[in-house]
Amino acid sequence: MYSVNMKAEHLHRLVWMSRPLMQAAEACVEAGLAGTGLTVRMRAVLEILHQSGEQTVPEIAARLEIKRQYVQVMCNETLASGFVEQRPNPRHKRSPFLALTDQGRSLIEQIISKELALMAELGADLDSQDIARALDVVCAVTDRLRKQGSPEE
Amino acid sequence: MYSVNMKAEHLHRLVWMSRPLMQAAEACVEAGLAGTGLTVRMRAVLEILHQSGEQTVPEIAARLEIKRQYVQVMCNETLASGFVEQRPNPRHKRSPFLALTDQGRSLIEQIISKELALMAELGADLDSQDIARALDVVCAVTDRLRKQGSPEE
DNA sequence: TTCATATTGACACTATACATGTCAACTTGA
DNA sequence: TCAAGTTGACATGTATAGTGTCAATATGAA
Repeated sequence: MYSVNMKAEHLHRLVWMSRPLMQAAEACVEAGLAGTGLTVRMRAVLEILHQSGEQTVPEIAARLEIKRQYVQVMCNETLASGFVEQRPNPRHKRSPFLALTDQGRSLIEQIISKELALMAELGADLDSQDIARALDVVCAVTDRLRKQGSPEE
Repeated sequence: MYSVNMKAEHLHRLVWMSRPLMQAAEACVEAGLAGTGLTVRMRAVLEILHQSGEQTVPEIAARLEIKRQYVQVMCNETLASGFVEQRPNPRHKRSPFLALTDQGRSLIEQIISKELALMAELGADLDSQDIARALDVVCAVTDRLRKQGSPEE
């Protein structure tokens, strides 16, 4: 019963670390973006297109779990940057695919590898297993909190 | 060289989970606050006063790492709720201490214990050690990202 | 004791990151 | 072919926080 309380307390603190972690991470990402002409949200679009290939705006919105209308704005900005271009979508003529240009692909790859290098540096003295399990724990907790927050059955 | 990349990748994903985790957590906290008349930010004020005792607004701002002017607004709201009251501050006459009222103390204790119960439930099948280490990893990474983001030397 | 400097509370304004609502144009599928 | 759905565009709303400024006051060093 002692360790049960400790466990819940640790979990509670872990959950509440999400905000400071996010803020620190965003500040770093932003710093890393300096000079590229990208904003954090444009980076998010590039990353999704890099991970999952060409997609329509509504598909990107679904993946990011934010509203279509806002993603539309993000994507329009990104299109204007020249790192992304439209391609015909045979399944829907009004909703073209967005795809990375060569420039965009090279940029996002460079950004991500820079970020990974930073991660390698920051995590140098951390245990690989611990990190892998931390990821599992965080994913599990996030999932369950989501179900808790909006029970859809 | 293989595991080094895996490690960085896991860390990268862990860091990027911070936003979904935070959003899920906030939704849950908000749901748990329903009926209390508290908002998430009022809860934050109560929690700090509960953890660290009576403090002035600028002290709370320093602890939350958000701007004094915004914390002032949060605290004014919280004061209006009756869960917090002003007490004379011998060190500074214009800046009274804020302290929990009995009602406020009982409310925040009730809220936190409810949250801890939820954590215990969500973490039931997670390993205690893993959670403790996940917390350590997240704290370490947050610290280092902060130093990275704003190198002050 | 006095006075320059700092702190505090209050208020106004701005910015960001979304949500919401609406609409017309178009597409799809029955 | 036509009703129903999808998409892009735009306008507006809201929550969270940052910034700037000011007057009142407090503090601490001379």
